[in-house]
Amino acid sequence: MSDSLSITLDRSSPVPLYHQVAQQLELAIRQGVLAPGDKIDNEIALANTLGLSRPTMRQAIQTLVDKGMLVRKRGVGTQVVHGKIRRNVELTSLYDDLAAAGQQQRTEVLALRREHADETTAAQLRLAAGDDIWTLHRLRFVNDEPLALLRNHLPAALVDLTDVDLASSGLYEHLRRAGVHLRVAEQRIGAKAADDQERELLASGDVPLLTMERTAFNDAGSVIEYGHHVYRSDLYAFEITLVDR
Amino acid sequence: MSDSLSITLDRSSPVPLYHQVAQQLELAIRQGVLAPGDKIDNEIALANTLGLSRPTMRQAIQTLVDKGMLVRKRGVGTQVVHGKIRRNVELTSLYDDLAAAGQQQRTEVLALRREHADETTAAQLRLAAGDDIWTLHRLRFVNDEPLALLRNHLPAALVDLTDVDLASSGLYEHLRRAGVHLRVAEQRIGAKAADDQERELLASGDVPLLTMERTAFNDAGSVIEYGHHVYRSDLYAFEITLVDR
DNA sequence: GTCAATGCTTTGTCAGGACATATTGACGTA
DNA sequence: TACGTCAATATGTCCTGACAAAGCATTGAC
Repeated sequence: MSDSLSITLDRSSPVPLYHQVAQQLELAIRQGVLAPGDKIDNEIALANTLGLSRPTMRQAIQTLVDKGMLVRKRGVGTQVVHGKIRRNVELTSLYDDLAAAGQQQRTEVLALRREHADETTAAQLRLAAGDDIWTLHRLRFVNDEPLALLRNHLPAALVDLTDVDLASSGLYEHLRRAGVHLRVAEQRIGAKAADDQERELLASGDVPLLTMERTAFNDAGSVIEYGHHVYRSDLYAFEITLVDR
Repeated sequence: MSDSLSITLDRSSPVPLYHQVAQQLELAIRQGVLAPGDKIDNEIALANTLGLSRPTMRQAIQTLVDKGMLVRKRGVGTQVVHGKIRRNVELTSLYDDLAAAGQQQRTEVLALRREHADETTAAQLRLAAGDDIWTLHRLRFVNDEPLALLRNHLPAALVDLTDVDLASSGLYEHLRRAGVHLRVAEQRIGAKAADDQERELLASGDVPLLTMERTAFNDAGSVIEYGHHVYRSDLYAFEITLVDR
């Protein structure tokens, strides 16, 4: 179970060495070069092989341990435990999920307007009532079936959504490109019966709806986005891999 | 925004120094001694104050950064961003959730038997059909209202549930006490309408049910537990704090 | 008065070393 | 054969030291 691992380092790259190692290790695991159960060489040997110091090698391994892909045991060694780790729910984005699954999909923008926040919305965004916000309603289809109704509010001060084509790319992707970096999100997942509007839009009949409320924060602790989404439960579920540390 | 922090270290304790620091820092934040927005001293100053090296101090801070409570900015400093972080979904356990909320609750064990796994269950537990397993059905009440139906399967080889009082303590708590350590769990959260049995047990009428399927793994990558739970959506929702790294 | 250059502060990355401790297996003894 | 001891192995913790890079504020030139 030793390594036919070929890890290459680029010391002139701005990408930290430990990150280069972690990425290539993760790739090897995901591609099955290293399978669950395989032991990797000990830290010191790996560090020597790659011409790195032990702390740097440890930092690389630690990244994958945190992701739940590797397990270290003192006196024993480090082992692969899970090959496929579903994205750590890195702030679940439906669009990404669907794209990854390769399903045919499209999004219809029902409403995109800049307006003054009412009291409820302002509170959700930690703003004052009357502050400028974006209100965004979208309807998402998979294989031409309506799947989800996505309602979002964002502080207008943070990002400009004018002329943004939200039909062809996800909201989170746009935020990333605009330099808005998410750090923490509080999510609440529940279920409920559809109301009249939802039933009409989602054509869900008597299918229960899965609901997701999310408040997302940036580095500074400001609210970036508040979302209230509903999904047809016969077509969608949240899948999460949790790691206990 | 400087520190009236009083962190005490015990170098004779088996608890690592970085962990002692992290725990006391986290407590200070949770208790509001350090409020969101406050800046903490720089790493070097803190290390000197506590008589630690900078890497040790960094390691302590890093754990709180990973939890989403602190944010570091190069050239600027380290700041508190979130005071209350909902348990990182450390493998959500309903019992803990309810206990924390201080609600009056009780659990009824509907079935607890040791049996041979049928093919479906064996596959879920990554066992062979016919292997010994535990089957556990529980009904949970809050304020005397039925809230959730919990169905679990566990490999009999891993833990003995004979004479375990699952009415008065959570399953996960018992597993921890038995030395079974959880590392990774795959969860799937969805919604559905109640079937006849569920409607009868949960008296849910037409309330949609929130469903949670979970497969939990230990350090070795073996399946510890498979659970299929349903919750009354009018009484329960999953709350999760996600951290993007 | 505006803007660019510069320097200081703080975190980020990396190296190398030392000792502690858990685990395993081999060895020797009862 | 069974059990305890001990050594080898690998990770865990902690230290010192150094330089890089990003942010911010101040300074200086135009």
